[in-house]
Amino acid sequence: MLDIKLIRSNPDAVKAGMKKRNKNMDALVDEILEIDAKRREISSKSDTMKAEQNAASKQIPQMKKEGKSTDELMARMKELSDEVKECAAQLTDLEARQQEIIYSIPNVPHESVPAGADDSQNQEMRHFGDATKFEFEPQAHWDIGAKLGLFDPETAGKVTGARFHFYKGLGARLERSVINYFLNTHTSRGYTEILPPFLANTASMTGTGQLPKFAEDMYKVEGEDLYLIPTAEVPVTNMHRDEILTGADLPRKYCAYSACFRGEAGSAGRDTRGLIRQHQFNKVELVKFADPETSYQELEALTRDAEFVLQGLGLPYRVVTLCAGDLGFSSAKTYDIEVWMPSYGRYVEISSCSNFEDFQARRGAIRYKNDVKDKARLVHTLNGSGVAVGRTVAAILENYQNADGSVTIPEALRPYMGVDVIK
RNA sequence: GGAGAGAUGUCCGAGCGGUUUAAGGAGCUGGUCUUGAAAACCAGUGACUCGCAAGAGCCGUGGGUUCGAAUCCCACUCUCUCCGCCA
Repeated sequence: MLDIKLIRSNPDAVKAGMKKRNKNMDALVDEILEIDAKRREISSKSDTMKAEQNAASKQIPQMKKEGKSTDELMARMKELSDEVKECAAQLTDLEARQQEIIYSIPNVPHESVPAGADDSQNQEMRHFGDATKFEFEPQAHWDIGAKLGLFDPETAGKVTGARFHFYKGLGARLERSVINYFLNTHTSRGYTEILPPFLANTASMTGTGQLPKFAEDMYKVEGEDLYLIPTAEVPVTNMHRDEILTGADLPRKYCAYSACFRGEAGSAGRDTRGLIRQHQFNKVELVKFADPETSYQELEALTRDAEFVLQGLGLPYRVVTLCAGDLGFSSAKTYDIEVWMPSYGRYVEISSCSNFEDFQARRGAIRYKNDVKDKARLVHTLNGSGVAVGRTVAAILENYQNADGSVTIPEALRPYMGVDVIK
Protein backbone atom coordinates (compact mmCIF):
# COMPACT_ATOMS: atom_id res chain seq x y z
CA MET A 1 0.00 0.00 0.00
CA LEU A 2 1.03 3.58 -0.54
CA ASP A 3 1.96 5.90 2.27
CA ILE A 4 -0.97 8.08 3.28
CA LYS A 5 1.57 10.82 3.89
CA LEU A 6 2.68 10.61 0.27
CA ILE A 7 -0.91 10.79 -0.93
CA ARG A 8 -1.53 13.72 1.39
CA SER A 9 1.57 15.68 0.46
CA ASN A 10 1.71 14.87 -3.23
CA PRO A 11 -1.64 13.66 -4.55
CA ASP A 12 -0.79 14.79 -8.07
CA ALA A 13 2.19 12.47 -8.26
CA VAL A 14 -0.01 9.54 -7.20
CA LYS A 15 -2.66 10.46 -9.74
CA ALA A 16 -0.02 10.77 -12.45
CA GLY A 17 1.41 7.39 -11.49
CA MET A 18 -1.99 5.78 -11.88
CA LYS A 19 -2.49 7.45 -15.25
CA LYS A 20 0.86 6.07 -16.34
CA ARG A 21 -0.60 2.67 -15.50
CA ASN A 22 -3.47 3.58 -17.78
CA LYS A 23 -5.84 3.96 -14.80
CA ASN A 24 -7.65 7.08 -13.74
CA MET A 25 -7.96 7.04 -9.97
CA ASP A 26 -8.38 10.76 -9.41
CA ALA A 27 -11.76 10.37 -7.71
CA LEU A 28 -10.45 7.74 -5.29
CA VAL A 29 -7.41 9.80 -4.42
CA ASP A 30 -9.61 12.82 -3.76
CA GLU A 31 -11.92 10.74 -1.62
CA ILE A 32 -9.09 9.42 0.46
CA LEU A 33 -7.79 12.95 1.03
CA GLU A 34 -11.20 13.99 2.24
CA ILE A 35 -11.48 10.99 4.57
CA ASP A 36 -7.98 11.54 5.85
CA ALA A 37 -8.69 15.16 6.77
CA LYS A 38 -11.89 14.19 8.52
CA ARG A 39 -10.18 11.35 10.32
CA ARG A 40 -7.41 13.54 11.64
CA GLU A 41 -9.87 16.15 12.80
CA ILE A 42 -11.93 13.64 14.76
CA SER A 43 -8.87 11.87 16.05
CA SER A 44 -7.49 15.13 17.38
CA LYS A 45 -10.79 15.99 19.06
CA SER A 46 -10.95 12.51 20.57
CA ASP A 47 -7.39 12.73 21.88
CA THR A 48 -8.14 16.02 23.63
CA MET A 49 -11.11 14.47 25.38
CA LYS A 50 -9.08 11.44 26.34
CA ALA A 51 -6.47 13.73 27.86
CA GLU A 52 -9.20 15.25 30.03
CA GLN A 53 -10.37 11.77 31.02
CA ASN A 54 -6.87 10.78 31.98
CA ALA A 55 -6.43 13.86 34.12
CA ALA A 56 -9.75 13.29 35.88
CA SER A 57 -8.92 9.64 36.48
CA LYS A 58 -5.99 10.77 38.57
CA GLN A 59 -8.10 13.27 40.52
CA ILE A 60 -10.90 10.90 41.43
CA PRO A 61 -8.99 8.62 43.80
CA GLN A 62 -7.38 11.70 45.36
CA MET A 63 -10.76 13.36 45.93
CA LYS A 64 -12.18 10.16 47.38
CA LYS A 65 -9.30 9.95 49.78
CA GLU A 66 -10.02 13.49 50.92
CA GLY A 67 -13.67 12.62 51.33
CA LYS A 68 -14.84 15.06 48.64
CA SER A 69 -17.85 14.30 46.49
CA THR A 70 -17.05 13.15 42.97
CA ASP A 71 -20.62 13.22 41.71
CA GLU A 72 -20.24 16.35 39.61
CA LEU A 73 -16.99 15.15 38.05
CA MET A 74 -18.49 11.71 37.44
CA ALA A 75 -21.38 13.26 35.54
CA ARG A 76 -18.97 15.20 33.38
CA MET A 77 -16.93 12.04 32.83
CA LYS A 78 -19.97 10.12 31.75
CA GLU A 79 -20.64 12.78 29.14
CA LEU A 80 -17.06 12.69 27.95
CA SER A 81 -17.09 8.94 27.81
CA ASP A 82 -20.10 8.94 25.53
CA GLU A 83 -18.53 11.50 23.23
CA VAL A 84 -15.27 9.55 23.07
CA LYS A 85 -17.23 6.45 22.13
CA GLU A 86 -19.05 8.35 19.43
CA CYS A 87 -15.75 9.56 18.01
CA ALA A 88 -14.32 6.06 18.15
CA ALA A 89 -17.25 4.72 16.14
CA GLN A 90 -16.78 7.41 13.51
CA LEU A 91 -13.06 6.75 13.39
CA THR A 92 -13.63 3.05 12.90
CA ASP A 93 -15.82 3.75 9.88
CA LEU A 94 -13.46 6.28 8.38
CA GLU A 95 -10.43 4.07 8.91
CA ALA A 96 -12.18 1.11 7.35
CA ARG A 97 -13.09 3.12 4.27
CA GLN A 98 -9.64 4.65 4.07
CA GLN A 99 -8.03 1.24 4.29
CA GLU A 100 -10.35 -0.18 1.68
CA ILE A 101 -9.37 2.56 -0.75
CA ILE A 102 -5.68 2.50 0.02
CA TYR A 103 -5.60 -1.28 -0.47
CA SER A 104 -7.13 -0.82 -3.91
CA ILE A 105 -4.53 1.67 -5.15
CA PRO A 106 -1.58 0.00 -6.90
CA ASN A 107 2.04 1.02 -6.52
CA VAL A 108 3.36 4.11 -8.29
CA PRO A 109 5.61 3.05 -11.17
CA HIS A 110 9.29 3.97 -10.91
CA GLU A 111 10.32 6.86 -13.15
CA SER A 112 12.41 4.55 -15.34
CA VAL A 113 9.36 2.45 -16.24
CA PRO A 114 8.28 3.12 -19.83
CA ALA A 115 4.78 4.34 -20.51
CA GLY A 116 2.49 1.97 -22.34
CA ALA A 117 -0.91 0.37 -22.16
CA ASP A 118 -0.16 -3.35 -22.45
CA ASP A 119 2.51 -5.96 -23.08
CA SER A 120 2.93 -4.90 -26.70
CA GLN A 121 4.76 -1.85 -25.37
CA ASN A 122 7.20 -3.68 -23.12
CA GLN A 123 10.81 -2.92 -23.98
CA GLU A 124 13.39 -5.55 -24.76
CA MET A 125 16.57 -4.88 -22.79
CA ARG A 126 18.82 -7.69 -23.92
CA HIS A 127 18.77 -11.26 -25.07
CA PHE A 128 20.82 -14.43 -24.73
CA GLY A 129 21.19 -16.82 -27.63
CA ASP A 130 18.86 -16.86 -30.59
CA ALA A 131 15.65 -18.61 -31.50
CA THR A 132 16.55 -22.28 -31.81
CA LYS A 133 16.76 -23.51 -35.41
CA PHE A 134 15.79 -27.05 -36.38
CA GLU A 135 16.67 -29.19 -39.39
CA PHE A 136 13.36 -30.96 -38.90
CA GLU A 137 9.81 -30.15 -37.88
CA PRO A 138 10.01 -29.55 -34.12
CA GLN A 139 7.32 -30.86 -31.84
CA ALA A 140 5.56 -29.19 -28.95
CA HIS A 141 6.63 -30.30 -25.50
CA TRP A 142 3.26 -31.94 -24.77
CA ASP A 143 3.73 -34.19 -27.78
CA ILE A 144 7.33 -34.91 -26.84
CA GLY A 145 6.26 -35.63 -23.28
CA ALA A 146 3.48 -37.93 -24.37
CA LYS A 147 5.71 -39.91 -26.73
CA LEU A 148 8.49 -40.29 -24.17
CA GLY A 149 6.04 -41.02 -21.36
CA LEU A 150 7.18 -38.06 -19.26
CA PHE A 151 3.85 -36.77 -18.08
CA ASP A 152 0.24 -37.61 -18.10
CA PRO A 153 -2.45 -34.91 -18.05
CA GLU A 154 -5.24 -37.43 -18.75
CA THR A 155 -4.76 -39.23 -15.46
CA ALA A 156 -4.60 -35.88 -13.68
CA GLY A 157 -7.93 -35.03 -15.28
CA LYS A 158 -9.42 -38.09 -13.65
CA VAL A 159 -7.79 -37.72 -10.27
CA THR A 160 -7.84 -33.95 -9.86
CA GLY A 161 -9.06 -32.04 -12.88
CA ALA A 162 -7.98 -30.08 -15.89
CA ARG A 163 -4.72 -28.14 -15.77
CA PHE A 164 -2.95 -30.51 -13.46
CA HIS A 165 -0.20 -32.93 -14.44
CA PHE A 166 1.22 -36.19 -13.28
CA TYR A 167 4.93 -36.35 -14.08
CA LYS A 168 6.25 -39.85 -14.67
CA GLY A 169 9.62 -41.57 -14.79
CA LEU A 170 12.31 -39.39 -16.32
CA GLY A 171 9.75 -36.61 -16.61
CA ALA A 172 9.40 -36.49 -12.84
CA ARG A 173 13.14 -36.81 -12.51
CA LEU A 174 13.70 -33.94 -14.93
CA GLU A 175 11.40 -31.65 -12.95
CA ARG A 176 13.20 -32.60 -9.74
CA SER A 177 16.62 -32.16 -11.35
CA VAL A 178 15.75 -28.66 -12.49
CA ILE A 179 14.61 -27.75 -8.96
CA ASN A 180 17.84 -29.03 -7.48
CA TYR A 181 19.99 -27.35 -10.11
CA PHE A 182 18.28 -24.02 -9.46
CA LEU A 183 18.54 -24.27 -5.68
CA ASN A 184 22.15 -25.43 -5.72
CA THR A 185 23.13 -22.66 -8.10
CA HIS A 186 21.45 -19.90 -6.12
CA THR A 187 22.65 -21.10 -2.74
CA SER A 188 26.21 -21.27 -4.04
CA ARG A 189 25.83 -17.62 -4.99
CA GLY A 190 24.79 -16.22 -1.65
CA TYR A 191 21.10 -17.02 -1.30
CA THR A 192 19.84 -18.78 1.80
CA GLU A 193 17.59 -21.69 0.99
CA ILE A 194 14.11 -21.77 2.46
CA LEU A 195 11.56 -24.54 2.18
CA PRO A 196 8.40 -22.73 3.24
CA PRO A 197 4.89 -23.88 4.08
CA PHE A 198 2.71 -24.04 0.98
CA LEU A 199 -0.21 -22.43 2.81
CA ALA A 200 -0.43 -18.99 4.36
CA ASN A 201 -2.97 -17.05 6.38
CA THR A 202 -4.93 -13.89 5.61
CA ALA A 203 -2.42 -11.59 7.28
CA SER A 204 0.40 -12.92 5.10
CA MET A 205 -1.66 -12.80 1.92
CA THR A 206 -2.50 -9.19 2.74
CA GLY A 207 1.13 -8.42 3.52
CA THR A 208 2.32 -9.26 0.04
CA GLY A 209 -0.71 -7.82 -1.72
CA GLN A 210 -2.66 -10.91 -2.84
CA LEU A 211 -5.49 -9.88 -0.54
CA PRO A 212 -7.89 -8.22 -0.43
CA LYS A 213 -7.94 -7.54 -4.18
CA PHE A 214 -7.22 -10.94 -5.67
CA ALA A 215 -9.02 -13.37 -3.39
CA GLU A 216 -10.81 -15.04 -6.29
CA ASP A 217 -7.49 -16.06 -7.85
CA MET A 218 -6.50 -18.22 -4.91
CA TYR A 219 -7.45 -21.57 -3.44
CA LYS A 220 -8.91 -21.18 0.04
CA VAL A 221 -8.99 -23.99 2.56
CA GLU A 222 -12.54 -24.48 3.69
CA GLY A 223 -13.16 -23.71 7.35
CA GLU A 224 -9.62 -22.45 7.98
CA ASP A 225 -7.87 -19.13 7.68
CA LEU A 226 -5.54 -20.61 5.09
CA TYR A 227 -4.85 -20.20 1.41
CA LEU A 228 -2.67 -22.25 -0.91
CA ILE A 229 0.22 -20.00 -1.84
CA PRO A 230 0.35 -18.69 -5.42
CA THR A 231 4.12 -18.23 -5.04
CA ALA A 232 6.82 -18.73 -2.40
CA GLU A 233 7.06 -14.94 -2.36
CA VAL A 234 4.18 -14.99 0.12
CA PRO A 235 5.63 -17.12 2.93
CA VAL A 236 9.21 -15.96 2.41
CA THR A 237 8.46 -12.23 2.31
CA ASN A 238 6.22 -12.64 5.36
CA MET A 239 8.99 -14.32 7.33
CA HIS A 240 10.05 -10.85 8.40
CA ARG A 241 6.59 -9.36 8.78
CA ASP A 242 6.37 -7.13 11.88
CA GLU A 243 10.10 -7.30 12.35
CA ILE A 244 12.84 -4.71 12.53
CA LEU A 245 15.92 -6.02 10.75
CA THR A 246 19.50 -4.95 11.34
CA GLY A 247 20.68 -2.63 8.58
CA ALA A 248 24.07 -4.33 8.41
CA ASP A 249 22.35 -7.62 7.47
CA LEU A 250 20.83 -6.12 4.33
CA PRO A 251 20.32 -7.23 1.71
CA ARG A 252 18.88 -10.50 2.98
CA LYS A 253 18.73 -12.93 0.11
CA TYR A 254 16.58 -16.05 0.07
CA CYS A 255 15.78 -18.68 -2.49
CA ALA A 256 12.86 -21.00 -2.01
CA TYR A 257 11.34 -23.89 -3.86
CA SER A 258 7.59 -24.28 -3.59
CA ALA A 259 4.64 -25.64 -5.43
CA CYS A 260 2.43 -22.74 -6.52
CA PHE A 261 -1.33 -22.81 -6.78
CA ARG A 262 -3.34 -20.50 -8.98
CA GLY A 263 -7.04 -20.66 -9.48
CA GLU A 264 -7.06 -18.11 -12.26
CA ALA A 265 -4.81 -20.13 -14.50
CA GLY A 266 -7.60 -21.72 -16.47
CA SER A 267 -9.90 -18.80 -16.86
CA ALA A 268 -8.69 -17.45 -20.16
CA GLY A 269 -8.91 -20.67 -22.12
CA ARG A 270 -5.31 -20.11 -23.22
CA ASP A 271 -2.43 -22.53 -23.26
CA THR A 272 -4.70 -25.47 -22.64
CA ARG A 273 -2.05 -28.01 -23.55
CA GLY A 274 1.23 -28.75 -21.88
CA LEU A 275 2.95 -27.30 -18.87
CA ILE A 276 2.65 -23.59 -19.53
CA ARG A 277 -0.48 -22.73 -17.59
CA GLN A 278 -1.35 -25.00 -14.70
CA HIS A 279 -3.28 -24.70 -11.46
CA GLN A 280 -0.31 -26.21 -9.67
CA PHE A 281 3.27 -25.73 -10.77
CA ASN A 282 6.74 -25.72 -9.29
CA LYS A 283 8.86 -22.64 -8.94
CA VAL A 284 12.08 -21.55 -7.30
CA GLU A 285 11.71 -18.01 -6.06
CA LEU A 286 14.33 -15.41 -5.20
CA VAL A 287 13.43 -12.90 -2.49
CA LYS A 288 15.44 -9.94 -1.22
CA PHE A 289 15.03 -7.48 1.60
CA ALA A 290 17.08 -4.45 0.66
CA ASP A 291 18.15 -1.02 1.79
CA PRO A 292 16.05 1.55 -0.10
CA GLU A 293 19.24 3.26 -1.25
CA THR A 294 20.40 0.24 -3.20
CA SER A 295 17.21 -1.59 -4.08
CA TYR A 296 17.40 -0.83 -7.80
CA GLN A 297 20.95 -2.18 -7.96
CA GLU A 298 19.61 -5.23 -6.16
CA LEU A 299 16.87 -5.57 -8.76
CA GLU A 300 19.47 -5.63 -11.54
CA ALA A 301 21.51 -8.21 -9.63
CA LEU A 302 18.46 -10.35 -8.89
CA THR A 303 17.47 -10.35 -12.55
CA ARG A 304 21.01 -11.37 -13.51
CA ASP A 305 20.86 -14.16 -10.94
CA ALA A 306 17.68 -15.48 -12.51
CA GLU A 307 19.22 -15.22 -15.98
CA PHE A 308 22.28 -17.08 -14.78
CA VAL A 309 20.44 -20.38 -14.36
CA LEU A 310 18.95 -20.12 -17.85
CA GLN A 311 22.38 -19.41 -19.29
CA GLY A 312 23.64 -22.47 -17.47
CA LEU A 313 21.00 -24.50 -19.29
CA GLY A 314 21.78 -22.87 -22.62
CA LEU A 315 18.20 -21.76 -23.15
CA PRO A 316 17.63 -18.73 -25.39
CA TYR A 317 15.84 -15.91 -23.64
CA ARG A 318 15.29 -12.19 -23.60
CA VAL A 319 14.72 -9.68 -20.84
CA VAL A 320 12.00 -7.06 -21.16
CA THR A 321 11.06 -4.11 -19.00
CA LEU A 322 7.35 -4.11 -18.39
CA CYS A 323 5.63 -0.90 -19.41
CA ALA A 324 3.51 0.80 -16.76
CA GLY A 325 0.26 -0.61 -18.12
CA ASP A 326 1.53 -4.19 -17.81
CA LEU A 327 2.99 -3.77 -14.35
CA GLY A 328 1.67 -5.93 -11.52
CA PHE A 329 -0.38 -4.34 -8.74
CA SER A 330 2.34 -4.16 -6.06
CA SER A 331 5.36 -3.61 -8.28
CA ALA A 332 7.19 -0.35 -8.96
CA LYS A 333 9.34 -1.91 -11.68
CA THR A 334 9.44 -5.34 -13.25
CA TYR A 335 11.70 -7.17 -15.65
CA ASP A 336 10.26 -10.24 -17.27
CA ILE A 337 12.57 -12.94 -18.51
CA GLU A 338 11.08 -14.78 -21.46
CA VAL A 339 12.40 -18.08 -22.75
CA TRP A 340 12.25 -19.11 -26.38
CA MET A 341 9.45 -21.63 -26.86
CA PRO A 342 9.57 -23.20 -30.35
CA SER A 343 6.00 -24.50 -30.26
CA TYR A 344 4.73 -20.98 -29.61
CA GLY A 345 7.14 -19.42 -32.07
CA ARG A 346 7.80 -16.71 -29.52
CA TYR A 347 9.27 -15.93 -26.14
CA VAL A 348 7.24 -17.04 -23.11
CA GLU A 349 7.49 -15.56 -19.61
CA ILE A 350 9.56 -17.74 -17.32
CA SER A 351 10.47 -15.22 -14.63
CA SER A 352 9.21 -11.92 -13.37
CA CYS A 353 11.63 -9.85 -11.29
CA SER A 354 10.22 -6.91 -9.39
CA ASN A 355 11.11 -4.18 -6.97
CA PHE A 356 8.12 -3.45 -4.77
CA GLU A 357 9.98 -0.66 -3.00
CA ASP A 358 8.20 -0.17 0.34
CA PHE A 359 4.74 -1.12 -0.92
CA GLN A 360 4.77 -4.61 0.61
CA ALA A 361 6.99 -3.59 3.51
CA ARG A 362 4.47 -1.00 4.63
CA ARG A 363 1.64 -3.51 4.60
CA GLY A 364 3.72 -6.04 6.45
CA ALA A 365 5.62 -3.61 8.68
CA ILE A 366 9.01 -4.93 7.56
CA ARG A 367 11.58 -2.43 8.73
CA TYR A 368 15.25 -2.00 9.48
CA LYS A 369 17.54 0.26 11.41
CA ASN A 370 21.29 0.69 11.15
CA ASP A 371 21.72 1.67 14.78
CA VAL A 372 19.50 1.03 17.80
CA LYS A 373 19.06 4.77 18.18
CA ASP A 374 17.79 5.19 14.63
CA LYS A 375 14.18 5.41 13.69
CA ALA A 376 12.98 2.23 12.03
CA ARG A 377 12.59 2.61 8.27
CA LEU A 378 10.75 0.41 5.81
CA VAL A 379 12.90 -1.95 3.76
CA HIS A 380 12.42 -2.46 0.07
CA THR A 381 11.28 -5.94 -0.92
CA LEU A 382 12.14 -7.59 -4.21
CA ASN A 383 11.50 -10.93 -5.74
CA GLY A 384 11.77 -12.83 -8.93
CA SER A 385 11.30 -16.33 -10.18
CA GLY A 386 14.58 -18.09 -10.32
CA VAL A 387 12.86 -19.56 -12.34
CA ALA A 388 9.55 -21.30 -13.12
CA VAL A 389 10.32 -25.02 -13.17
CA GLY A 390 7.53 -26.44 -15.35
CA ARG A 391 8.15 -23.89 -18.05
CA THR A 392 11.86 -24.61 -17.88
CA VAL A 393 11.16 -28.31 -18.42
CA ALA A 394 8.92 -27.42 -21.36
CA ALA A 395 11.65 -25.19 -22.81
CA ILE A 396 14.29 -27.89 -22.38
CA LEU A 397 12.15 -30.51 -24.11
CA GLU A 398 11.41 -28.21 -27.02
CA ASN A 399 14.79 -26.56 -27.48
CA TYR A 400 16.83 -29.73 -26.94
CA GLN A 401 14.72 -32.12 -28.99
CA ASN A 402 16.32 -34.20 -31.71
CA ALA A 403 15.09 -35.42 -35.08
CA ASP A 404 14.54 -38.94 -33.74
CA GLY A 405 12.19 -37.70 -31.02
CA SER A 406 14.76 -37.96 -28.23
CA VAL A 407 15.78 -35.05 -26.01
CA THR A 408 19.36 -34.20 -25.10
CA ILE A 409 19.83 -33.27 -21.47
CA PRO A 410 21.69 -29.98 -20.97
CA GLU A 411 25.17 -30.50 -19.56
CA ALA A 412 24.37 -28.78 -16.27
CA LEU A 413 21.53 -31.18 -15.51
CA ARG A 414 23.32 -34.44 -16.25
CA PRO A 415 24.73 -34.90 -12.75
CA TYR A 416 21.16 -34.71 -11.46
CA MET A 417 19.56 -36.77 -14.23
CA GLY A 418 22.11 -39.56 -14.51
CA VAL A 419 21.36 -39.82 -18.23
CA ASP A 420 22.49 -37.73 -21.21
CA VAL A 421 19.47 -38.28 -23.39
CA ILE A 422 15.82 -39.09 -22.86
CA LYS A 423 14.60 -41.45 -25.53
C1' G B 1 -8.76 -34.59 18.77
C1' G B 2 -8.97 -34.46 24.69
C1' A B 3 -7.16 -32.23 29.54
C1' G B 4 -4.38 -28.57 32.02
C1' A B 5 -1.09 -24.19 32.31
C1' G B 6 0.38 -19.78 30.23
C1' A B 7 1.13 -15.07 26.91
C1' U B 8 3.46 -8.18 30.44
C1' G B 9 9.19 -3.86 27.62
C1' U B 10 15.76 -6.37 24.71
C1' C B 11 15.43 -10.66 28.39
C1' C B 12 13.57 -12.63 33.24
C1' G B 13 9.64 -11.25 36.13
C1' A B 14 5.73 -8.49 39.77
C1' G B 15 1.21 -6.45 39.15
C1' C B 16 -5.60 -5.26 44.87
C1' G B 17 -10.65 -1.79 38.91
C1' G B 18 -8.19 4.36 40.49
C1' U B 19 -0.70 8.62 41.78
C1' U B 20 1.11 2.03 37.16
C1' U B 21 3.38 8.26 33.55
C1' A B 22 4.13 -1.09 34.36
C1' A B 23 7.53 -2.75 40.65
C1' G B 24 12.11 -5.44 40.92
C1' G B 25 16.17 -7.70 38.51
C1' A B 26 19.33 -8.67 34.19
C1' G B 27 21.25 -6.33 29.97
C1' C B 28 22.82 -1.86 27.65
C1' U B 29 25.08 3.40 28.00
C1' G B 30 27.92 6.89 30.89
C1' G B 31 30.67 7.76 35.41
C1' U B 32 33.62 6.65 40.17
C1' C B 33 37.46 3.23 41.58
C1' U B 34 41.67 0.44 38.88
C1' U B 35 48.01 0.03 35.36
C1' G B 36 43.94 -2.55 32.65
C1' A B 37 39.80 -5.67 33.42
C1' A B 38 36.37 -7.88 36.77
C1' A B 39 33.68 -6.71 41.09
C1' A B 40 31.36 -2.87 43.77
C1' C B 41 28.96 1.77 43.76
C1' C B 42 26.37 6.15 41.29
C1' A B 43 23.45 7.89 37.25
C1' G B 44 20.77 7.03 32.80
C1' U B 45 17.84 3.68 29.64
C1' G B 46 11.74 0.44 26.35
C1' A B 47 10.35 -0.14 21.24
C1' C B 48 6.52 1.21 18.09
C1' U B 49 1.92 3.81 15.90
C1' C B 50 -1.04 8.33 15.09
C1' G B 51 -0.66 13.67 15.50
C1' C B 52 2.01 20.33 13.10
C1' A B 53 1.76 20.29 18.32
C1' A B 54 -0.38 19.60 23.02
C1' G B 55 -1.27 14.92 23.43
C1' A B 56 -3.29 10.02 22.42
C1' G B 57 -2.58 4.82 21.72
C1' C B 58 0.22 0.18 22.67
C1' C B 59 0.62 -5.46 28.65
C1' G B 60 -1.02 -12.06 22.58
C1' U B 61 -5.55 -10.45 19.04
C1' G B 62 -10.59 -8.61 18.68
C1' G B 63 -14.97 -7.19 21.20
C1' G B 64 -17.63 -5.88 25.90
C1' U B 65 -18.59 -3.85 31.10
C1' U B 66 -17.05 0.91 33.66
C1' C B 67 -16.46 7.78 34.89
C1' G B 68 -11.81 4.75 34.73
C1' A B 69 -9.21 -1.94 32.50
C1' A B 70 -2.61 -4.99 32.22
C1' U B 71 -6.38 -6.11 36.15
C1' C B 72 -13.42 -8.02 35.31
C1' C B 73 -16.49 -10.62 31.12
C1' C B 74 -16.79 -13.00 26.05
C1' A B 75 -14.55 -14.89 21.62
C1' C B 76 -10.21 -16.07 19.07
C1' U B 77 -4.84 -17.02 18.18
C1' C B 78 -0.37 -18.88 19.69
C1' U B 79 3.11 -21.38 23.21
C1' C B 80 4.20 -25.19 26.90
C1' U B 81 2.99 -30.00 29.60
C1' C B 82 0.29 -34.61 29.51
C1' C B 83 -2.96 -38.12 26.75
C1' G B 84 -4.71 -40.02 22.00
C1' C B 85 -3.66 -40.53 16.75
C1' C B 86 0.13 -40.37 13.19
C1' A B 87 4.39 -39.68 8.25
